[in-house]
Amino acid sequence: MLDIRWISDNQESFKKAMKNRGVEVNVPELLFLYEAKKKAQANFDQLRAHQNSTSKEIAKLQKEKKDASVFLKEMQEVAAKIKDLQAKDSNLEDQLKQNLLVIPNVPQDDVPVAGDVTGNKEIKKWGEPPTFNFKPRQHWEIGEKLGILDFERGVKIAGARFTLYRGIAAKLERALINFMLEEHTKAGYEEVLPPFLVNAASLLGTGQLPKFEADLFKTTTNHYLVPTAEVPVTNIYRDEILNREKLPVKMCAYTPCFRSEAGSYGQDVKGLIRQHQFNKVELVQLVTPEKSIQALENLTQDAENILQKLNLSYRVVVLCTGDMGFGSAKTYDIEVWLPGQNTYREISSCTNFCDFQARRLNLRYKDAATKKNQYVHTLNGSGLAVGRTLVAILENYQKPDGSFDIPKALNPYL
RNA sequence: GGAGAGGUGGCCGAGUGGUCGAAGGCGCUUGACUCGAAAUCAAGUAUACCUUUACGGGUAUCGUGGGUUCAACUCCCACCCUCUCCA
Repeated sequence: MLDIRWISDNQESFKKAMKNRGVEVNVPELLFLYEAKKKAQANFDQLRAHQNSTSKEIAKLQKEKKDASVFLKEMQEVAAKIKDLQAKDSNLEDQLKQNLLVIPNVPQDDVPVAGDVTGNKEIKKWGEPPTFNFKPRQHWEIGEKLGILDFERGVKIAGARFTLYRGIAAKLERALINFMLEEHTKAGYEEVLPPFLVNAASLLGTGQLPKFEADLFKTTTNHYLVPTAEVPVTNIYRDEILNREKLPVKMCAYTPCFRSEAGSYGQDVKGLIRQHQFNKVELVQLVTPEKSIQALENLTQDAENILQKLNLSYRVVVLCTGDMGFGSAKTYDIEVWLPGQNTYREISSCTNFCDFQARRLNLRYKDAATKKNQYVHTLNGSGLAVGRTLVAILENYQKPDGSFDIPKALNPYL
């Protein structure tokens, strides 16, 4: 959520940011709401002040056994009026908040301005894509042939976009999770294991709600299945004020992720790339504002480290204004090379949200110097999407006979 | 699922209709004392919004949302959460 005062004071920057994102915002209406809200609150405050002081007067008179009926009568009317004013004020406040909650974050200045994916910029390449003296297969061919990815029975059990892992695939998935968590713990992240169901407040805090409810699975108890560990982990300190010494907070978590994938019909229908349920290890950082730019570089590096240890080649792209996520101020996607598909595919998305989520989360820290409470900056990134890592291993480490090698780094975990 | 108890400031804990943003204690900050520290003494110590050049002023916040009342931490209703006992 953006600060309405910032919007009001920086209207041109705001309009430009929204235009760059390709988002329509009715700025005059927004500002009108803000002014109306301020005015309504001022009216309410003023009358309430009158009521408070007169009420004290009444108390005093009654204590002295004096007649207060004139005041009482007036106050009855005032009370009714106050009720109206209060309703009007809170109504406007609600409206304003509803509006603000669906406005995306302002991109950082160094984010390339463009309308769609084609505007994303590659900024780094690591490793050499492996060469094969045969036509490399897609991961599902490998997995099916070896009997370790059972797509048909996954569909039977649960439906489309669910897959049954068997044998070495199941073990490999588990080993990858452990490997990733160990690496991140070594890098200074605290390992946490959060609930896999969350409430609406948590999803509002990280920005999935109210705008993207259609992407989520909801239970009959009004819980939601986590679409990413970002949600429960970033919400750990919601509504809290952290000591500055506590920052930066660095946490990593494994969770399964559940996504309805509404609107993705026809995309990646084969294989593990796009599933309703997949495993992911997530990195989350809470930092002071002046540190967040550097923190994004570090966090991305921590995610890259996993690919490097697995010797999987990849590239890093910075997402342009038209392709970045709702709450993002800047996002790096890490894309791993998939020989079977002969292309790079996203395996991690690392984002600096600045104070966008923190404002929704009401997550602040006490600045020792100024003694003021300030919003922290939040960041997160996949480290990594486990299913897609398995895909990358199958495709990059495949052999002519249809089998595949296991990366050395995983030996201690198998 | 049933019965009961409870949710108050950074923490503990008083407060059952008015002067309570909230006693008292702890913690923390500053000052005094001290060579220094401890102890002691004194003062200060929530957040947000509006307003003011500033000093300051106003409003809201005692789990959440409603209701009663001139006035609610206090009374009523619903919900959430915690604890105890039962199934």
